[in-house]
Amino acid sequence: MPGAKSAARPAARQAKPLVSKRAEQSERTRARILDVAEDLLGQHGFYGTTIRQVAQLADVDTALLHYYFDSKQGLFDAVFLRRATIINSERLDALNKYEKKAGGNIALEGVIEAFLDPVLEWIAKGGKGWRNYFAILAQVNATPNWGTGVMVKYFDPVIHRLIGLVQKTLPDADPVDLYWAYHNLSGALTLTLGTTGRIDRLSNGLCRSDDVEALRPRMIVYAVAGFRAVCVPQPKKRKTR
Amino acid sequence: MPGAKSAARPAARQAKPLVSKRAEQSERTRARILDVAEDLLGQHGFYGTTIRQVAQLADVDTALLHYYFDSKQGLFDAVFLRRATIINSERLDALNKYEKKAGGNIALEGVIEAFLDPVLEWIAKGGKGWRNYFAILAQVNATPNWGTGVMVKYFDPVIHRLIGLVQKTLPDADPVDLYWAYHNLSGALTLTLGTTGRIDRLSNGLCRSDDVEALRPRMIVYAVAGFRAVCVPQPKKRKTR
DNA sequence: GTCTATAACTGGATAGAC
DNA sequence: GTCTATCCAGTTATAGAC
Repeated sequence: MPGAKSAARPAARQAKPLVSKRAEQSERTRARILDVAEDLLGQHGFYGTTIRQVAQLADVDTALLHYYFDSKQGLFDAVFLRRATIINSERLDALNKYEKKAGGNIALEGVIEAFLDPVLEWIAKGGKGWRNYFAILAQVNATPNWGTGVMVKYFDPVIHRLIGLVQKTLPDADPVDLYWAYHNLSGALTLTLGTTGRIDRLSNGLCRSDDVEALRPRMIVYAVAGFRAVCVPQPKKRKTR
Repeated sequence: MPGAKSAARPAARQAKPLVSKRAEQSERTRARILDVAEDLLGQHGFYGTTIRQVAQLADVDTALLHYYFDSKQGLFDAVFLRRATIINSERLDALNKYEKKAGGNIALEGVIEAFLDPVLEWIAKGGKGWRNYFAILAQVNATPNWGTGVMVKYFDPVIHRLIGLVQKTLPDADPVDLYWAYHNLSGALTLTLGTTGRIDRLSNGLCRSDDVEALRPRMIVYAVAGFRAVCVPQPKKRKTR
C-alpha cells in the first residue's frame, strides 16, 4: 500500500562551509537513486520494483537506499513528491495567470488549456524522467483506495481550482455535472500520462501515444465540447437526477 | 510481467459418467479460487498479490493452485480470460445489434451507447466479481507494454468495430481524429472501471464512482460531443497535422 | 483431487566496520 | 556516507503421501 508513511530526509546538507564537496556529491547520489527508482517504478509499479534492483542500477548498495530514504515506502514517497510539487505549482500558476489575463471574459477553452499545458509540455520536452514519473502517476490513478497523503495535498487543490474556473465560464452548471465532466477529462489525461503505446498499436502506427503535437489540440477540443454538453442545461435534455 | 504464458487447464472434467459429482465439486473449487484471486488482484495488482494469500482466502493449499493453474502467471491469465470472453462478445453483439436496428440512419449516440452499455451494466449489476475484474482491467490499462495476448485477441476487435461504426456516422472524419477521439473515450472508461472512489472524495460525496445511473448519461453526452467536435472538420479550425 | 513437507530462492531491513 | 555481512520472513514451486 503505497503512500502510507512519509519520506525521511536525513543529515544530507546541514550547511557546512558553503558548498561542501561532500554534500554536493551526496545530493547527486540521492538524485541518481531517485532517477533509477522513478524508472523502475514507472515500468513495474510499487510491488514489482525491488530496492535491490534500484540499488544495482544506481550502482550503490541497498544499505544506502535505507540510509537516504529509510524504507522502500520512503523511497517511493520521495520519488512521488519530487515532481508533484513542481507540476502542481506550475498548474496552479497557469490557472491563476490565465484568470488574470482573461479578466472579464474568461473562456472554457482557455481554462482547459491552462490546466493541461504544463503536463503536456513536460511530456513533450521533459525527457525520460518526466515520462517515467507520469507513468507512475497513471498507475497510482488506477489503484483503488488512493486519495490519501500526497495526492490530496498536491493534486486536489489544482483540480478544485480548475473546477472553480470552469464554473465561472458555465455559471448555470450543476456541480454534479461539473465533477462528472471532470471525471471524463481526468480519465483521458491519465491515459495520456501513461504513454503505454496502446493507441500506436490500435491505430497501426497512425497515432503515437507520445505525440503531444497531435494529441493536444484534439484533447482540448474534445474536453471543451464535452464539458459544454454535460454542463449546459439543454431544455430538451433528460433530468434523470 | 503479466500476460506471458497461457493458463493450464488440466484433467478437470474428462467426461466420466455424465455429471461426476467429483468434477462438479472440482469446478466449484476452481471457481472459488478464481473469485478470490480476482478480488486480490483487483486490489493489489499482480506483484502485490501472492498465491499464498489466494490459497488462504480460498481455503485451499497453495499446491492446489499450482495443480489447477500451473503457476501464478497461469492463475492471473485464467482470471483475466474468464470474463474477457464474456464482456467482449457482449459488446460485439451490442454493436452488431445496434447497426442492424438502426439500418440506414445510424447515429453516433447509439453507437457509443452500444459500446458502453454492456460494461456499465456489469458495473451496476454484476456485483463484486465484475467490479474486481474491471479494477484489474483498469490497472492493466495503465501498465506500460501492454497490448499482447489477451488484450489484442479479445479487446481490440471490439474497438475496431466501434471505430468502424463511428466512421459511418461521421463519414468525413480523418482516421487520426477518430483514434484520438477514441483515446479520450477509452481513458474515461478506464477511469470509470477502476471505481477507485476518487471522485467521491473530490466532490465531497456529491458523486459516487459506482453510481452508474448518474455516470452513464453524462459519459455518453460528453463522448458524443467530443467525437463530433474532434472529427467533424470545421472550416475555421486548425489543420495542424 | 487434496494436503504435508520442504526445497530453493528473493524480499526488505539492519548492525557495524571503514 | 558508503559498503560488508547477515538476518529472517515470505516467495513460488514441487515431490510425494493419502
